[in-house]
Amino acid sequence: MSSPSTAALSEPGSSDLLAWYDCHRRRLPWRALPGEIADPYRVWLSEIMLQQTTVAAAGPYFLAFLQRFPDVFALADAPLDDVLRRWAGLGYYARARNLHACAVVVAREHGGVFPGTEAELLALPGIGPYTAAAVAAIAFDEPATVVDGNVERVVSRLFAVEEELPRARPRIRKLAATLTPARRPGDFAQAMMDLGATICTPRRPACSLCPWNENCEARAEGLQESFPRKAAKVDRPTRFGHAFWAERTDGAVLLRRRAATGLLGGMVEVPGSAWAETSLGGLPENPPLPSNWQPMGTARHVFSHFALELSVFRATFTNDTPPPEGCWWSLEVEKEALPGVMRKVEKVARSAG
DNA sequence: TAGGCGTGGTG
DNA sequence: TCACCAAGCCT
Repeated sequence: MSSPSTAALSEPGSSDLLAWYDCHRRRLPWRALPGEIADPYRVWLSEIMLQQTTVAAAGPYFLAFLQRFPDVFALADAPLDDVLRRWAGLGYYARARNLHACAVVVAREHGGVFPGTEAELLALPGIGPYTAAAVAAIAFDEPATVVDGNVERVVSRLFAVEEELPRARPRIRKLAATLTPARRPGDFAQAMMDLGATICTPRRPACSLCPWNENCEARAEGLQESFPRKAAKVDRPTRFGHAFWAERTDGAVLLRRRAATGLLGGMVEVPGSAWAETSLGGLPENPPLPSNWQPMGTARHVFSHFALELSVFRATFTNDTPPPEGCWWSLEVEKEALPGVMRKVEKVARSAG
């Protein structure tokens, strides 16, 4: 890792980072005031929401959840569909299902008190190595090593780790552990993430403002933007389908619930065809009810591993039309647990075209 | 263990 | 427009 030209760099010290953090820490809804230990419920809730999700996206959801579910008992006692409705639009819906399952376990088996060690936290639904370490460090001041995408970037640059992600993870974890201090481990974890989010960014890092700029091997070589090294990624295929917006004269819309697990598991959708690898024809395929379906346009959406083009069809029905098997008429579409892709279908269906 | 699993912001 | 990517977890 260290070439002769960089061997002279001194090791990065946690005190330099903590001093920077004390001046430049971000003020976030889930953070306790300086010197206070945060509420484990809030820390856990925020960490679940922040998995692969930006601070800006999670913020409003966090506040809404806290209002509707002020503690772990309120969350555990709520029906899953209430949780899914509040989560709708945030993505990765297995998080919401696991969030609810975790709340039930904590409420019923731990008396509503979150366990304080990494190992115990790791055993809970939806809590993996990152979240277990983050909650232990931030809410319980345990000296856990927290490694997320920010930390991977910071550490890979500090030590110029040539190995590619994801294979480099074990090495990065060991290096991160050598940096983690016994004192203020929670602040240190949040400082690492703040540094990665505001200074040591993926592109155009602001090295001149970094408290570790004299300790960074990548910067010493002028190669900071080329870390972390990453394996080439595969391209994303496109799938095609038909979606059917059936509306009664009183405004009710025909909906159904997806299977409990898998893509958009447990969420609500309008009826549609299966999603195929090749483009479907222009004629409506597998409509839920017979009608003169009108083409309204295309809803395009990108999931994590494929893109989707849904041809949207619309038809109206009388108020006495019985719903097909597995479907229901909803008069409150806005309150249903519709994922983002279905909101796009709705927009196309309600457009003038 | 590598792939499944959402969505929105950014340069 | 498009590629990248954001406080990952589960199987």
